[in-house]
Amino acid sequence: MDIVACFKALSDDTRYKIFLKLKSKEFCACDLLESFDITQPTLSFHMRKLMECGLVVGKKDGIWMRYRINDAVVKQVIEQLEETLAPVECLCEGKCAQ
Amino acid sequence: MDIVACFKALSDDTRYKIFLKLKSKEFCACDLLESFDITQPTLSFHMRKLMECGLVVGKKDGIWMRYRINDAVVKQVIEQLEETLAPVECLCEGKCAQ
DNA sequence: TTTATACATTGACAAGTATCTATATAGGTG
DNA sequence: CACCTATATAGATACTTGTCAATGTATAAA
Repeated sequence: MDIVACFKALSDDTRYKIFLKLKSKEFCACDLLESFDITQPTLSFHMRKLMECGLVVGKKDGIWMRYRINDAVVKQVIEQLEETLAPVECLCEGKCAQ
Repeated sequence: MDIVACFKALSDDTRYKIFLKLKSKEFCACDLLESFDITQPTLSFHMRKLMECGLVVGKKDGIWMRYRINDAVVKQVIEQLEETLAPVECLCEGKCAQ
């Protein structure tokens, strides 16, 4: 997983909005195209960026492409971000493994 | 918090490495400069990007600038990413509020 | 097989970005 | 004060990116 590629994919307004729209739902390209004020080639360009880094997966279904968020990759990004946080002080008073 | 600006800040290799180096430790610009093969103005440019979005804060200390990760903003980014995940099926067998 | 629809690719171009050198600023020291 | 050190800013430039119009490809329908 190339985390910088993931950040790059999410670092464009339009692309992040597309990503948000895919939140817990599948959409085909034509659905997405209606939601955003861009041309079809531009949408295609954005979907490629989102897929190349793995954050979104596309499944061909007849003439349609069904896109959805790839939870596994999102989770990996989250985990790596969590590692940058300062260690949380343990409040268990010595009962835990920490 | 402008999450797209955060992603943009982390979407450059050098900048993400700087961010990782700041993980749970404070560094001044001159320390960072020694760790990366870039000129001082370039470092200054990157630190500005990291600060503008809030992911990193810089505190002036005499002639030095001490940089550290801003956990609060990282947490906000993590939270927003978590919201894009499909809802997790509850395993508590009806005992919880879900 | 022709036609229509959904999507991808290409080529062009304006705008944005990362990098450098040169220079400015600001804080400490003698 | 003059000088040194750490950092920021300005200007220039090569590279990358987002966008579009035009075109190609693949699937379904008539």
